Amino acid sequence: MASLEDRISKPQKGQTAGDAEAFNGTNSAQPTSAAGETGSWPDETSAVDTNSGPSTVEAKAEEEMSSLSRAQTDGASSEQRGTSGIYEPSYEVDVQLSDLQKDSGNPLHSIKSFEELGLDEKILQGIYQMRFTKPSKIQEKALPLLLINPPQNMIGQSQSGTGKTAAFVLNILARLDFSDSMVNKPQAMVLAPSRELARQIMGVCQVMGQALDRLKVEASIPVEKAERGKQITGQIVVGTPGTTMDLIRRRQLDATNIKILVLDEADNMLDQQGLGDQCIRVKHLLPRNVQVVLFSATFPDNVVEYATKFAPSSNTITLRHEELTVDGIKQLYLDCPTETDKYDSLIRLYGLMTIGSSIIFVRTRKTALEIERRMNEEGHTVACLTGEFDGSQRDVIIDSFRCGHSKVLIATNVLARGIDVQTVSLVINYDLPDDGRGHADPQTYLHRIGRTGRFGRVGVSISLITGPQSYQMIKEIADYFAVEMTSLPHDDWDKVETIIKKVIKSSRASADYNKAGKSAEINMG
DNA sequence: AAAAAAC
Repeated sequence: MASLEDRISKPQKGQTAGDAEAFNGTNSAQPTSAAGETGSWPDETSAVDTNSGPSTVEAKAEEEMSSLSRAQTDGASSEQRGTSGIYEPSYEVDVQLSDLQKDSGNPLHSIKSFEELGLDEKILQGIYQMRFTKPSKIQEKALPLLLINPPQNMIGQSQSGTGKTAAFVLNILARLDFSDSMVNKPQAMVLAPSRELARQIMGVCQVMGQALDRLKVEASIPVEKAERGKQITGQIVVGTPGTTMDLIRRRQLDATNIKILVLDEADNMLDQQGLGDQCIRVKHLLPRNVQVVLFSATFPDNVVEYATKFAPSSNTITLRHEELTVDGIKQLYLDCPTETDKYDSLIRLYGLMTIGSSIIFVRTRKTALEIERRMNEEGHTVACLTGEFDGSQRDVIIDSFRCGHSKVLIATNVLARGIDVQTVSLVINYDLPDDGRGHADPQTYLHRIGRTGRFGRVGVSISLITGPQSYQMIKEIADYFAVEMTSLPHDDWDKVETIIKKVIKSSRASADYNKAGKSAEINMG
């Protein structure tokens, strides 16, 4: 925890405005590889071999590459870089007002600057501290609706890395009461699906609220026995549902003054077996008129109705699912003949590339441990994070990964959502996320690959598949998001190198005009 | 299957 406080107190320069979801100040830029920047990649024209009788795999790859390039070009013309520094594709959000809001006669307006919101000067300072200059699209639409009085519920959807966290944190900060009688009372509650995400959100609250000298942000996540029993007095409580519920029941957390409840990754919170029940129970322990705010990048059809019940009469901001994928993340897959070839391919991929940081997602804790052991035995330094470790271990592992001390992390879905480590330039799906019934889980896939390519940085995701079922799954995902997937051959590593190189090169165009531009970190080893 | 639980 000491290192957590330490980092929060020393935000560093050079953050993009989009760092809203960042655990700020943790991610010092890694040294940019000279090789990468000076074009160590072989020249595109010579690298792409088109006249040596391409195999069907090659032909397919070529075909996919060219459509990928087209998409890239088309995208570039419509993309815009606002002064916010957030790299946002042009997309349309659909804003649906509650009847409540429509009846109020307030015209829907979207703000063009944070200054228009009439926020306290100290909160504006927090915004500047985050290096925001201009609101992102979700912030521009959501903030005026969040800040309306009397408060109204909201269901908000936006792509990963577009500043959802900052939006709900601003609303919280704007509504806190620091008067003597209220200063020690919890007033806002944020719930997240993992310990790691809760800690990250805490960090954002601290950075954005650092000019508010009476602000206290507290965690409600499992702590060691010796630490238990303490009364919660922070105005903002950020935690996971189980512990939060316990704290309320034990009267260590006085919920009677809570006026805002935020569920981050709300679809996951409400959908998941067990989690959903906990969230409902927590909500029932809060005052009736609490402002309920649900945010996520995904709201699959089956949870929309549920979400609407949880946050009745909400103003909603939604996206079509074709608009959910981030152009900056290049999506590749590698078809392996057998399950055991997946491991060999993984090692080959790491032999091929040196990377900033990367996350390898697997299906089970057991696989995570196995791959960690094997890779470490073979001299690759990797770490592993799953829910089976205790809290303090998990804190050490994630903090080490955040600061770049460890660069390769093997994880289960515990880290699929929300985690923002900006140096992550590669995500590997060692196993594709599934729905437990043999089908793909497109939402989890999207959240996983969203751990890279944040804020316009270069990001690559590679999914390892084997057999017809996983081929079907990758197809389901591609169809769901209407996105191109580039196939990599399993038996021609020169070709793999060529394709990855070309993909990164096409990404670099967008990276070049990203102000931060520090993440073109994928180079051939 | 994983996650979330100081029960």
